[in-house]
Amino acid sequence: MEVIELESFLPYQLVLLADQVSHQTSAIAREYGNLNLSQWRVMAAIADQPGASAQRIVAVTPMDKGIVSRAVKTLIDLQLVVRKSSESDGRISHLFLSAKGENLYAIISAQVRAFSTAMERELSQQERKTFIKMLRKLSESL
Amino acid sequence: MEVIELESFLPYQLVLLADQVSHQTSAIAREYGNLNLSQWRVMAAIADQPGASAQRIVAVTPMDKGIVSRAVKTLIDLQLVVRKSSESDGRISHLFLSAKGENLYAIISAQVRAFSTAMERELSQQERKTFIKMLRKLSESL
DNA sequence: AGCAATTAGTTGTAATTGCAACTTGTTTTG
DNA sequence: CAAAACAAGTTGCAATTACAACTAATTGCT
Repeated sequence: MEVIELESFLPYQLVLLADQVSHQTSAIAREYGNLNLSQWRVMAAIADQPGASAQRIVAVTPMDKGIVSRAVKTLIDLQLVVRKSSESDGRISHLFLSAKGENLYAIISAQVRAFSTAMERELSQQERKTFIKMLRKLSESL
Repeated sequence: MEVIELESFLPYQLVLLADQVSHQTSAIAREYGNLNLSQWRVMAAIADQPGASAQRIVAVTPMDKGIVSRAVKTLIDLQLVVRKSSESDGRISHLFLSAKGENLYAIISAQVRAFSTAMERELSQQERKTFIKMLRKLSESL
């Protein structure tokens, strides 16, 4: 029988590394903001694209709309995020970080960035670019 | 404020791609074997390392021992896996695929391999090697 | 304009996960 | 050798996720 060798199987190694990244990120979000990973991801997406709708977040993120909906609700309750109804489309709200949200974002994102930097230290600048490019290529083919 | 640009943030893109891979794999395992992803991962690990203990699977896999324990139990109930007690260490069992398990493994792994091949088609042979090497480098630094 | 199809977002709920406590067996060590 | 420390595996339970059903708003079509 043809057995898949996990040690050299690209999708598997990819998932292993990503799992570690998620765990680390989750631990940071929990420690510094008492947020779960979904909540942190929503904050990160809003910071990256202020005014984004929930749907927009779903589109750029590995979360479905149920998860995003609940995460947004919690973040609003925590006063980390504010929601502004769209004037042109009654279904949509635009999401923004509050001042409090920006403060927390700054703290957590600094930790995440530090972690990322430490991880990427093994790669040269050129390799980093190549790696990202490959990730994109692989993503496209799905 | 220094905002993380997700589009070019390596850990984020990595997690996005890995999430897609996991979803696809999960769908295959569900469709062809009615297995969840953990159960499939355990089967894949046993196929790769026949006779492995649960602890060994935990070590090479992104699952904790509780998840592995339950997945093994289910796989044994389904008669896809057999457990043989270690003679030298009463805490350990060695895990093997049954004939039935090997049959199912062949079916699912063929689909997984096809998926992997399709995804990796975007990369040259050289790039694939480079990519795996980079994954390893990044993993090590954690 | 009016009705069907689509889209955004919410909510219910079953499945799954993550964590820690626990049991049993093994190793260490004083 | 006995007790403590450690390791493998199981189990309980709360948190989280996945998926689908649902509501409300918008768009497209005739």
